[in-house]
Amino acid sequence: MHWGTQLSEAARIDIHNSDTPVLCRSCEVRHKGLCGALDAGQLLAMAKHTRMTRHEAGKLLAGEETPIQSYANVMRGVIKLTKVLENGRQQVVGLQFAPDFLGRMFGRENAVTAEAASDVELCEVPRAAFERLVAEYPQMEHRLFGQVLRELDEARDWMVTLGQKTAAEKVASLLYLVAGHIDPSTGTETRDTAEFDLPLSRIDIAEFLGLTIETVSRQITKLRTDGVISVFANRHITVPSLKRLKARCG
Amino acid sequence: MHWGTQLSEAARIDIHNSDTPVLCRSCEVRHKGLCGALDAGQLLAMAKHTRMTRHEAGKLLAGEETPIQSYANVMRGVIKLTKVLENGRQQVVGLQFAPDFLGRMFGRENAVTAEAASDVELCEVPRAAFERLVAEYPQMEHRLFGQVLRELDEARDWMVTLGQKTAAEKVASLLYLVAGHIDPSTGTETRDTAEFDLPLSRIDIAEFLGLTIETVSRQITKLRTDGVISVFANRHITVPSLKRLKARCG
DNA sequence: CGAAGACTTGACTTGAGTCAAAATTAGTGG
DNA sequence: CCACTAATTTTGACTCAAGTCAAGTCTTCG
Repeated sequence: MHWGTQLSEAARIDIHNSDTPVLCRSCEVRHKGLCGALDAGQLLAMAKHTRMTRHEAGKLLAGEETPIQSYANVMRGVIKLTKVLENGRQQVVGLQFAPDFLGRMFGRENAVTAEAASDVELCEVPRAAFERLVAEYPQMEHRLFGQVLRELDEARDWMVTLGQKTAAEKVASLLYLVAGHIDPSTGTETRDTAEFDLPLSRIDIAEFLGLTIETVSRQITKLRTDGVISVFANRHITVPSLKRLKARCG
Repeated sequence: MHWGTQLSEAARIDIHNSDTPVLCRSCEVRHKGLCGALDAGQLLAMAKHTRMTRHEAGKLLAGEETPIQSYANVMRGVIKLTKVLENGRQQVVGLQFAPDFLGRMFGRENAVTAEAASDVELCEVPRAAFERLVAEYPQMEHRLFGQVLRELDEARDWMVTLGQKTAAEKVASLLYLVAGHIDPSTGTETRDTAEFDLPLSRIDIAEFLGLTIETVSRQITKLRTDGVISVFANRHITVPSLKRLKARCG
């Protein structure tokens, strides 16, 4: 599906001001995230409103108490999206890695809480400004649509994991997921080894997998004693063979 | 840019416009589904390519073997979206009721299998024609975006159910979900009672909830003996108090 | 009616949860 | 840099919810 080729006003401005915004020039995710859909003019319009922010692990970014004030591109780190049940039980319903886009369009009541799982760096855009930009540039909505479709696929994949897999398979699946998104060498196809710091505590993992921390710990120990992974200082993981890890995913 | 559930300006005008395609004039879901976003001209362009089809329960509508040839509006009945794990374990990842729209835009490899859970009636549009229409009318993409966003919310709600709830709560949650979508009197807020035929077999329910059919059966029996529901001929369910059923959802 | 399939029920097993330490790791101030 | 504390993670013993296996019933439909 293509998007029209007609010259927008922004594109015309772009002819006179072909410079990529300074802020964006050094942006590592510029070509992969939402911004990859924009031409220089649109990028400029967007960059007028963006600001880089840093948040440390555990910082609440959006919740029922803190309605979304802005949208953001994840530049570095991992964001954890959670939902809570009345009695306090909590479920992680999504993880967002760079260069994912953070923020529910057309704000619904339907609340997910967004929290920094690790230290994160965001490229934030105020809500109103962003919605104006989306209304103006159909490519942006198209790109957002694409990301939401991807999130839906991921949510459904995770439903299979939650519904059908054993504790051992769940833990392996999570490690495989994280390995695929965190490892500097992008793509699990290219390399068969991985090494990374888990951005999630055992509690986070348990809440993502619908398990208890004790069960998660036991399964990690099992993967370790079986030689599928090595663990240093609880958080640092080495995977000698991603293929072997994948085989544990059920 | 907001979206409401209320009729769009275009749709309201359309009611008085005799150009509304004949096929659509009697359509019960026209104002609620995707078509509600279209004006008479767009509806006409769309109607040129649509055809109503009927499928009986169990019919495979799209799968890995049968790539999607068309998109469709669900007019009547329930569609079941499933994913399979290599070893045959299966998970229902979504249910679609009228007037949901069926079909994954921008076809991905990522396969979900769509199957008629009950006898269904669809308003189908060939893939190519539909994609041309979407490219031409941004409102359609916008509306589709809205539906996918809703599906994402539902998927995440279901992740909470799969990950955190007990078998008893899961079964109650499913019955509550179906009651809300099937009952002719739309909306669970208006009435407190419900009566409907379950469009899902015990196997379907088990696969949706990540349980076995035996466990599902035991929990239904429990709800029955506790007076929360009545069951006739396995499939016909009466709920004297939706409030009481909801209280069982955890 | 009779057979096939769908659903329920019962007895038993097991995977994951619970409760309770112990061990490791991270954080703090001297 | 090191002790000391607090937090996180691991380990162990025991329990229980849900799964498994095996009959039974009910329902549907030819």
